[in-house]
Amino acid sequence: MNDFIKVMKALSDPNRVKLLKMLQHRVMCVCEIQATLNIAQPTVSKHLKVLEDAGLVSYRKDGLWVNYHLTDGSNSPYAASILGNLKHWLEDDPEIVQIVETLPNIRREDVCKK
Amino acid sequence: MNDFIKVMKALSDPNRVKLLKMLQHRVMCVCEIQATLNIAQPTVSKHLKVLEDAGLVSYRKDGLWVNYHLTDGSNSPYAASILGNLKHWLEDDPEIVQIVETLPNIRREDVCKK
DNA sequence: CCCTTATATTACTCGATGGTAATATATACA
DNA sequence: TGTATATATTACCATCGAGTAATATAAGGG
Repeated sequence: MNDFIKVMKALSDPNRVKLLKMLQHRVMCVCEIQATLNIAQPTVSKHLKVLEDAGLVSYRKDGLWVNYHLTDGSNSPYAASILGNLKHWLEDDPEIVQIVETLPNIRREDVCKK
Repeated sequence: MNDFIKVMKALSDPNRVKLLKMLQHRVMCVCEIQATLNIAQPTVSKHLKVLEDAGLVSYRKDGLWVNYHLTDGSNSPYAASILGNLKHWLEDDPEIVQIVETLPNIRREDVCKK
């Protein structure tokens, strides 16, 4: 039950859903996500932790950068099912469409470096 | 996006998930649900409203009683998908198993009438 | 070693949410 | 019309969760 609730709670926030839809297209580091969602960096880190605890995302360190990606869902059947459905869901949502359009312009060389 | 979030939020509470699993087995009135979940009657009504807003349950009035049932999900593709998955999910969860076992003993003639 | 940069953690605020008791509404029946 | 019962609504409290600024940690380059 707890694993199920974790996944549903993770999907109950619009910014986290947007984040998952973004990661469908490519691996992203924290500051790229921050630039896309227009929220503070600690907020992004917290969202990523929630998604990771739910088994929806994972990461790989690369020097200073931490690259986040979707999991294959092998840790949780709920996560696996939702990630599969999410590929089709919300594809026509205006906010998602707009975010996906801006994704090619978000590059870490530009948006990072404070 | 908003419809999606509503469904996920509705599924983020253990009592609401239990309620859906109960309704998989049969139609129930409010006081039967209250007796099964051991929470106050207004709390049950609030949970039912959240589930109804998400397109997951509906009801039919029958005299004093209001009988709640699962929808066919035709209002929301997210609700439809989740209700389909929920039939298989959590079937072995200890809390769910215990609730399902007690369901035959919960009859409105016994548990209602204050 | 120091400096810089990317990310995580901490401490905090504010609005949302689950819970309740009290009350209102709706319906059946005498 | 008056009473009883099932449910919904309201008002309120306590906790949770999303947001932030400030600070700590990690890692690369001089």
